[in-house]
Amino acid sequence: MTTILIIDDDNELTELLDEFLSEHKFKTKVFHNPMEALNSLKASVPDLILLDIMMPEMDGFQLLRKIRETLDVPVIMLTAKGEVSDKVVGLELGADDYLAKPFEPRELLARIQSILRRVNSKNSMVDILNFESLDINKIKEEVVLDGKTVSLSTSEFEALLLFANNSNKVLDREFLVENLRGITWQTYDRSVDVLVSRLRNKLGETPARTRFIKTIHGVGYKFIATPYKK
Amino acid sequence: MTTILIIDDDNELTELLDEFLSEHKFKTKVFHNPMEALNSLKASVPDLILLDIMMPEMDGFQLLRKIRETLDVPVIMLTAKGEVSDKVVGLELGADDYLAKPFEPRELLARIQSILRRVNSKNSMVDILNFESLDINKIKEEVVLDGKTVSLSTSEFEALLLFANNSNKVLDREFLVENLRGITWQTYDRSVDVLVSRLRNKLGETPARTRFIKTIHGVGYKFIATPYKK
DNA sequence: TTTTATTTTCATAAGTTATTCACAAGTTAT
DNA sequence: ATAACTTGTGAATAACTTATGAAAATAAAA
Repeated sequence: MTTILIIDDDNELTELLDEFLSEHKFKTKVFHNPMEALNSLKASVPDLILLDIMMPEMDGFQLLRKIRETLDVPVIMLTAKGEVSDKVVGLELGADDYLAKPFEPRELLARIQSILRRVNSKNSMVDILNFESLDINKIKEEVVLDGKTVSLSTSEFEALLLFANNSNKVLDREFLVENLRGITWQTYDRSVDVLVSRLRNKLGETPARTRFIKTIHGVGYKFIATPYKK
Repeated sequence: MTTILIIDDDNELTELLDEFLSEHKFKTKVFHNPMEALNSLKASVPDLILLDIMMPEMDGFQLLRKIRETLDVPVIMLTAKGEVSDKVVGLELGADDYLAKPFEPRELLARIQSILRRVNSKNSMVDILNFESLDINKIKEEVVLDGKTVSLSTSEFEALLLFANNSNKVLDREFLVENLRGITWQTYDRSVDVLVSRLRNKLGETPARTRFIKTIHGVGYKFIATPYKK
């Protein structure tokens, strides 16, 4: 079971978070005190940390720095509204994401899942995904198609990775938006379409002649590729 | 047919919602009064509830709590802008989603569908239906007939799924129309016939030689297939 | 058999959804 | 500071899906 550590001095909020996350099949551990939280990390490491920025004793940044000295756990920073500069600082210090209070539960959930997915795929034993004529090297962030290196942008690479890790499954637009952008979409969003279009282009395919990414009309896309064996 | 319960005291809004959702093939039930809504739940349970937070008599949170005491229906909370300001509102009681007014109808639709998808996939343990020479894979949205992949449109796929889930039962036109289109039956409606025709065609059968979908003259259709066991 | 009712199919139009393009805004590198 | 690169947006276009009405085919009834 996935464990989430919540560090926030706001009792009311932690209670809600606890309840909400438990409902969504996470195991939670709550600390209102930074030092205690830090200590608990020595005993056991959670899968993810929700960390408030504003706390007595030690602020979230300091705590994050301390955590990062020894551990590489994904951290989502929580902060009161308005302070955009916090975001920059937080991300610089190695927070994996950032969420302004008040936030929508749906959004929190989406980001948690998105991060966990990323981490899991990163940590999976396999560094290189091989398909028929396509090699994806996660470490080198390199993609080789038919023997030739393809240069992808970061988001294109992430999209391809997401597809490759979910090959032969239909991924709907909502899933894609949430996992690639970590946000809930507002209006009808074409950014995913464009991303796919560009990715397809670089992989040398057209919607008509599609080798890897198939359109599922009305739903989303599906990555089709037969794993390659040497 | 998917039923959505709307609980909101704002007459104008419920009217719009009613109209919009009906257009999109949902059956709606509107209540302006929390108590009445609560009572109606004893008689029949909808597939999803749209619940306003601000209402006279009993606010949405209380109502949600009451609902959750006995039922596990997905709930989307509606709220006027600003009501939430410093609270992490939806977290409070396990609403499945949360939408701030004013919202785009399109977004509401997306979220409704997203939730329903989630619930449905949870409820149907089986992801793959196997028949003699026909495999239906819900995750891959793929149909394989005699070893060859058949490409179906979304509604064709849904129709096939409906048939497969009700195999060897006679499904009359009214049932089909309601479940596939969610519209009320019109005598001169041939859309189901056309849909079946196309589906048959893609499954490689003719009315004369039917392998799966048999016509029951004067009534409807029947899907005949023996579940396959490995 | 003839008549009537019902189903099937087709072409087409209308409606949706997907793709691409050019451009602008934002980033990063030089 | 400038250039090169990314990425989101809106608009135009393309592709796909689906409803409709009419005609053809089939089944049932007389």
